[in-house]
Amino acid sequence: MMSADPFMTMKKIKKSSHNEKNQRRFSDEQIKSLEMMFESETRLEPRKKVQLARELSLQPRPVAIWFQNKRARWKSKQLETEFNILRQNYNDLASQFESLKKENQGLVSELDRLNEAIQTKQDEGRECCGDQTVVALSSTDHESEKEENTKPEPEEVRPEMEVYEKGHHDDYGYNSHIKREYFGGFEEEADHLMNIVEPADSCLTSSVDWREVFGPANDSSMARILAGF
Amino acid sequence: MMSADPFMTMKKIKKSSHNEKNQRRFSDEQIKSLEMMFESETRLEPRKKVQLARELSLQPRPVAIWFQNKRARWKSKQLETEFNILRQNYNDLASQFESLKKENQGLVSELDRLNEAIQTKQDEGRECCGDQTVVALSSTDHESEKEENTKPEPEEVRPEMEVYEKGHHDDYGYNSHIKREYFGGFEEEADHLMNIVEPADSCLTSSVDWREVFGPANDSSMARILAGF
DNA sequence: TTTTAATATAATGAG
DNA sequence: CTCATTATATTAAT
Repeated sequence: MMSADPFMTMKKIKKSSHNEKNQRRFSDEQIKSLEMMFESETRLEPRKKVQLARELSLQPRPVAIWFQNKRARWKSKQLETEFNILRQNYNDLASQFESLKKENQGLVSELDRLNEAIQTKQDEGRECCGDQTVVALSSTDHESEKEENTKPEPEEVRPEMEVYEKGHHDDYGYNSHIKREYFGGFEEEADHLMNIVEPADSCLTSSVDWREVFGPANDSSMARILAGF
Repeated sequence: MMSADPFMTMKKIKKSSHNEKNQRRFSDEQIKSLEMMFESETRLEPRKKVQLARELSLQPRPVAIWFQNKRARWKSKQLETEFNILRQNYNDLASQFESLKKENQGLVSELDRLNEAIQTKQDEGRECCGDQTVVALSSTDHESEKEENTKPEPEEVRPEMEVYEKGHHDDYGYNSHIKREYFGGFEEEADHLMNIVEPADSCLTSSVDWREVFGPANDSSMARILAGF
């Protein structure tokens, strides 16, 4: 990743004092030991700190600083990881939501069909058998029999004939929400995401237009995350 | 945020060379101007860079570096923002998913009821009107009449009597997924999230146990994010 | 009062 | 330029 002594090989050595006092980069072996130690313990006891420093021919101070910075770095990485996991979960859920919605539509169709058929049968039944009620699906039928299935939804179970017509489903805003999914799209999805928080105005109070930084088709981490990579 | 000259007020001034050569902190006014400029343009043209540097009595180089670092900082902040937005979207979607699932159950109940009623009517009908088919809900009826509603789901629309029974719904794994939602919970949610990526083993290859760093109930940014703050 | 963790920031070098 | 890294300074907490 980096050479052990890159300073002397550079052409412009502005301040040699840096090389004498400040070792700007740790050697590969030093990094390796530090990483190993970090894996076992993200925070060093003063005990092990001085010991590790001696082993690596470093002052305890740079070792401590390295651990501090390492923790900060690791935290940022975790955030990215969490984001990706969450995005994956969102996509999975959105996919299942779509399936469920389609299944729901199928159920509605089936219900319409049955209601229609029953209506027809009722008409036929009058011709055949007089005014005998063909099927008992009035509202009283619901409340008396199977209330335990749908008790928390008073507006969901409306036992009249037209309860589950198609127009009913968007009352919850399903369709509008499913549009903002994070399916492995690219810049468009990021757009949707940001438009939620920035309602199309150019308020830049510490909230600068992100497109200027992440410009489309660059490899910034944020763009990669949103794009699904 | 910081005083313009904090160095001389400190008791321990180890290296006065810092104060002479290295101006370790920009003054408040310099920061203010830089922030203002950053809000209008996240990247400086070389033209404006030298101009701004002259106004602030700085070399162009530190100004350029400040913008670079500022962009990096802003990007990290954006990641946090994106994460929160995504988490909110996930919760919204999960909530709607729950509603839709309940609605689905209501539809299933309704269908069961209708089917039952129709079955009863069929039996009654035989006594009343002989072997005349009461309602036409055979599979042939579906394909011939209303196929446009449910064409992409061959397994969804199964016109037999037992298609939409309760056992059918978990075939898609809805219930298992809805458990991992990010409703404004606390450490528990973070646990769920992490358990997806770390399948309970203690593999630490650059993936140290995050709890050692973020520990439960501390205020690290990741913990805050996951907790919904 | 001293030390340290966390954080923000300045600066450097590699790609 | 971006990105990762080293280092310093400040603040809060012990």
